[in-house]
Amino acid sequence: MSLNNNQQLAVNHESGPILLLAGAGTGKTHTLCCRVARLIESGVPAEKILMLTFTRKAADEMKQRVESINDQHCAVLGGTFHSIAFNDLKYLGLMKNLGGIFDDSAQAKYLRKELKKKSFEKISDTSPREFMRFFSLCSNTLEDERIVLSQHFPSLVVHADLVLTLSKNYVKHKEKLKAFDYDDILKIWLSALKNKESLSLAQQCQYILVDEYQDTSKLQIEILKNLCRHHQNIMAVGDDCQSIYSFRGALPEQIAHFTTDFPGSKSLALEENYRSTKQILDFANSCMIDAKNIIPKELRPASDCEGNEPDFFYSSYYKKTEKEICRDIFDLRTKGTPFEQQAILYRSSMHCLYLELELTRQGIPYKKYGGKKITDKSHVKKFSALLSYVFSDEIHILALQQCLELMPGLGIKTLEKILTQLNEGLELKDINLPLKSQVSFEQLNSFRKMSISKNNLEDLIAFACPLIFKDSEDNSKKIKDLNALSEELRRIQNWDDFFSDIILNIELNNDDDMDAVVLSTIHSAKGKEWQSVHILAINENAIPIQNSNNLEEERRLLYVAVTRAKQHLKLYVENSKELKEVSRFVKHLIPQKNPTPAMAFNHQSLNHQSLNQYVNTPAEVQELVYVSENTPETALVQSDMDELTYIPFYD
DNA sequence: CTAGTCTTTTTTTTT
DNA sequence: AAAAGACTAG
Repeated sequence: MSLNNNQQLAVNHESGPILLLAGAGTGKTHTLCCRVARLIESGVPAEKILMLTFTRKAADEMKQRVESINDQHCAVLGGTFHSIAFNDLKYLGLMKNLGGIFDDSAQAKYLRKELKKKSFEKISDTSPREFMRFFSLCSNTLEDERIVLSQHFPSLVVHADLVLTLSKNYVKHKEKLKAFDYDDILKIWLSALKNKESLSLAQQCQYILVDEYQDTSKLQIEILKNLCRHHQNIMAVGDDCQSIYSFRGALPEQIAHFTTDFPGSKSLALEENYRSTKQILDFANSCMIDAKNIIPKELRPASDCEGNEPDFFYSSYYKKTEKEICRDIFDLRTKGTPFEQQAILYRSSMHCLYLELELTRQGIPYKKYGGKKITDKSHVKKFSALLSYVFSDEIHILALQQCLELMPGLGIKTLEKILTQLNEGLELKDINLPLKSQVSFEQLNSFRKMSISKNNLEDLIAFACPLIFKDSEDNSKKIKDLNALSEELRRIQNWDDFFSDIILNIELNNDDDMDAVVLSTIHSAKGKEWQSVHILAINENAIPIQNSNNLEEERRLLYVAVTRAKQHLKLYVENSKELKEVSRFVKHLIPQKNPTPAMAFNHQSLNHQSLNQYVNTPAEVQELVYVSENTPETALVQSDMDELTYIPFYD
């Protein structure tokens, strides 16, 4: 692939800070990778180049592309801020005696418990997640807690003192356990970088490249400043129109501050789009017509790249979208677009729930990105805790806690007693466990210091299953997760590395070579592209999401989704009880068509005529989901040519 | 006090 | 749909 003028200038850039303003599909990753290649060619050792990005997927892709351009295995350092931070901190010896990582669910659990205390009564109506957002914003914006509170949580200002006490307690609690949350990893790294003694990476790296700069928070920018303070060789690439992480303290305006954050910086803009057809770009541009807080810009096609107008589909009844998508996917494939070149994007993971069922039913393979990860599932967490206790050299207190919780005969009360004893400094072996749990615990202990082998892991799973799954449901799917996890550990053969992978969100089930449709949240789709893109739920209360207090960001989210498509773009408007209105962002852009009032008919009036009102092509229709307003009961209605059958619906 | 059963709540997005 | 919470038998 050849480079255009500005791309070439960016690639040839020698030293000093430079900002690359690159719209969607303008070849920014390609430019980054070419610059790395050129630096290596000119004699810069690969390990002196650091590529930072925001999401794990983007990091993987970047590394892969750099390797393919440089043709050899190259040792360029690359990864997410968190993974680089964690590894550097490990190298600096600052992650010794780690009690564990306080992830989302651990935070929520702690806060829920804390909020039940009498002293926090007045703020106990606010959900733990709200406080988690607050803590994270404080860390990422490096602002004073009171300022963040008044700016982002005005309703809590009345109880500011309580909120700050809660925050202090949380910090103390983490300190006691020697546990860190994700933000702590970055905060600790920042202070390590500021501390002149420990400069491992800052000293090693001569060139720093940051992708998706619009998503970096104040905290991360401070880290960057410290990383490159000896040489100022930083190249940042970003697009304010694609800033979609304000909940983590990233603002679209931030990209404009690059020049002041890094004095003497140059800046370049990439404007030609090499990805999408003219029609898709026109559509993307018109989505952004009313956008605020961004540098005005227009995407223009690099060459005459014509295609079809973006297609709209209005669901006329529940579950019709799912059928339509499956049909489209098969259709596109017969016309030459493989599954893996087709993506289905959505605002929140919940929007693809029924679609997953339908894809499975119709035998369409799919890969899912974003949303809940395998390591977030509770049974996987429990099993990881057991793995940690068995295979880690150090005992992580959080993991030990979870293991004890699993022991039969150990309930809340006894557990609490044991935990206070542990906190007082008592050794585990000096604490009396109830007889019932002793047997299981000794069994667990017998696994310790064993080698990581297939047999041992299988035995451990057999031991763990009855502890993790108490009910007699079918747990085969969940057991598969456990197998996948232990398979990964066996592959890595080292608990520490495996642990890093877990906390930094590994992908399991690496069937990458399979030709499968991609299901992804819009957030996780950033930086990617597909021949064909389907976007679900172009509705009010979906995009923009319900009660959104940042409509501009919701608009940018749609923009990100739309600009993923190369050739074919189809948008699906839902028509259900929750989602009726067309999204405000496209209302003025779409061919006006009367939305059909779905689910308005009732049981009594159910006949062919009434159905025909709601169905575009009756002959095609095999199934309908029928919701009566009088009888709030969901049912499956089968429509053969002459007969309607009413079947209770259990989905 | 634990461990089952039944009921209520909960979902934006990521590391 | 899945996880947390309330309730109760033993």
